[in-house]
Amino acid sequence: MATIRDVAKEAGLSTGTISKALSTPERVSKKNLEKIQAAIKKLNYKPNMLAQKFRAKSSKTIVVLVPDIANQFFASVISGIELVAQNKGFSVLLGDTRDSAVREREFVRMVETKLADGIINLRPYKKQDAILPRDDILAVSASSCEGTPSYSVRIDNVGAAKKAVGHLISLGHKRIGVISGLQDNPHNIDRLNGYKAALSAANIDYDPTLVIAGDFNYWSGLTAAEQFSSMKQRPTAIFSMNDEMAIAAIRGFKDKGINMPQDMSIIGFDDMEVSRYCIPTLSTISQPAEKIGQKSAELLLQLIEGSKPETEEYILPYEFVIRESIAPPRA
Amino acid sequence: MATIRDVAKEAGLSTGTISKALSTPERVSKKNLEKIQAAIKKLNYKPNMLAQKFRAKSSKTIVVLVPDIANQFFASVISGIELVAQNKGFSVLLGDTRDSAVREREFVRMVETKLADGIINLRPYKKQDAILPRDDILAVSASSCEGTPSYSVRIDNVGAAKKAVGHLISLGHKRIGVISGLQDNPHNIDRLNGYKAALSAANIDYDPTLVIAGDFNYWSGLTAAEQFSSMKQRPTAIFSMNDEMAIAAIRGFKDKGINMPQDMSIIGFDDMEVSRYCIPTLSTISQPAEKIGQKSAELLLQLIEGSKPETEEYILPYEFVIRESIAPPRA
DNA sequence: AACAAAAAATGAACCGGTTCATATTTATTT
DNA sequence: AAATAAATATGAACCGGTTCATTTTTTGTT
Repeated sequence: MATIRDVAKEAGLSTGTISKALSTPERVSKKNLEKIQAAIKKLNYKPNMLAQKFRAKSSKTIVVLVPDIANQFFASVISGIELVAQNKGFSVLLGDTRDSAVREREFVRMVETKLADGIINLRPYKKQDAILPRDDILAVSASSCEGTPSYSVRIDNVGAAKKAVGHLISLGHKRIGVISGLQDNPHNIDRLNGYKAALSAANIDYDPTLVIAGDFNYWSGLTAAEQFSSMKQRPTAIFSMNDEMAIAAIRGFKDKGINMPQDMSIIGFDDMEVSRYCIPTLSTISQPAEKIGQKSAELLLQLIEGSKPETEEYILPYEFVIRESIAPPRA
Repeated sequence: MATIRDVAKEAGLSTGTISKALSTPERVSKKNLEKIQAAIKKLNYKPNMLAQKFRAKSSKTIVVLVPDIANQFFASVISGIELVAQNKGFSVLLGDTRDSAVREREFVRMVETKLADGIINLRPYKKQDAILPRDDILAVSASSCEGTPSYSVRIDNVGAAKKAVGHLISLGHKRIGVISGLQDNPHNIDRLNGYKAALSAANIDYDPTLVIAGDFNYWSGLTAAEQFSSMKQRPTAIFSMNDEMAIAAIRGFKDKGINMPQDMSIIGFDDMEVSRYCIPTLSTISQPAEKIGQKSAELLLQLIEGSKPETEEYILPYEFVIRESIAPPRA
């Protein structure tokens, strides 16, 4: 494999000139530039980026910690991150942590050992087992929750949930069920707080039996729907903490002969692509996933460049999308 | 940031000894080992892996090219790859190519410039725009199709399709519809060949009007179901080239009041998780996704280590999973 | 205690880029 | 044509590890 010294010899010039020709060609004489290009071509020279990065003491790489890559929402966030990173000449290393702290630590190690310059964490922050933030590691938390103690980018989960549930209340619903995510998931907590806030604003008492815990996956939404169906006094509307469970619930209610939206209104969260196609089409909270990714990347790159962003917390606008799945309750 | 020389000075030893203490501690005297560990701790020394990799002239990294990371099947394959790579001390760089040749080329460039040692390509090979294989780049094709001209790991797509369709025929079906993937997708072609083979084995003529082209996404399965429903002589069974479209089709047929499996049998491909939960549960071809990933990684690492695997093509066993979605046609 | 053999430690050289103080060439001015 | 200024080119030193031929220390043997 040809090195820069081989090119220098071939072109009859010094290594310094070759280096400059590659980084700032306008500062090399035309005549020599041609010689250099010819030599590069002849030797099929490709600069060794390991050497470059080593010298520069910067890997120009950021790690994105993802709890689960097979997830539409995360994929969109990542897409936004990559867009910005690419523009600034950074590579993106996807760390599929599969919710394992061990794997997470391994990726953090990459920053410690210079293999990466910083981290974007898509896993919501939990106090108990947080490996980040650490003051020796540049990191940004994307799609985080209230009270995340580091640079973070997110939507107002509490407000979004409150808005969605508030809308159901304004339609006349009084008994509103919740399909929540995993017990200790922080998003869950924020969204549940929003739900409670909407109830109390309307002077409706909070009834914990109307909250059924799921796990953000399809199957749990189906079970939840069955449980709601068999209640003696079943709710007239459901707020599901993600679209996947909401869509499963639609299926579950249909199987029980419950008509939507006449007998049951449903609202999801995330605005997955399918939500536009299911029957009835699903009302939901749309998160600006790609924007969240972009903003996170911008923040992290700013940190890497050494400047201090003005704000620690960036809260992006969400959108409440009303589709066919909601209606006033039957009189 | 402390370097190995700082540690050497602190411990009163030479850099060579420190280096050895880190790689082969059993070859360093106990007394010095303790001194070294103390020094490392005191200085909070972390070896610079960029320097290590540069010296070793190997990044110990493999790139996995994925057309779309938000896809269950790919996620499982990747999971298998990571398992093997981790064991051998390799990192995995996920290249989400989003089906763009430009982005693909960029990742290939990482191998050219030593940022990665090899590539696993999850994108099925097409002659027209293939960037791989290239004889200067170590690469393995995972989940490939017949005739992929490089090291490859896959199932027998033709055989699997033939088996599934053959089973439908053995149940008595004669008019069997197909929901295919994108026109020029190579998996598509293999699976369609299997379909044709099953027909001809039973002396049933191939009727191209029974093949409706989808794009592997939910929406296209729904449309296909509508088209099949409105045929004057509609098929009694459907072979869908992935589960996502099959599940959409189930939904589509239900909306048209067609009962499954009595009036319509459906078989999918991939065995997604949801396929166990939809109603009726979906019969499908189960691919050993994780195993495909493992085998691909083993192959690539073998290539990187410099040895030549015996076989170029590894064909792994699939499984035909029979669930509720199929039955004999009505008499 | 003397010597040989084995084990451990040394430190300069190396990997392939980039940098920068210095030298050389080219262009401009008088 | 000479003097000065500007533009280019040079090449040794450097980044932080690892390697290995050589030296030093320890261990074992007689």
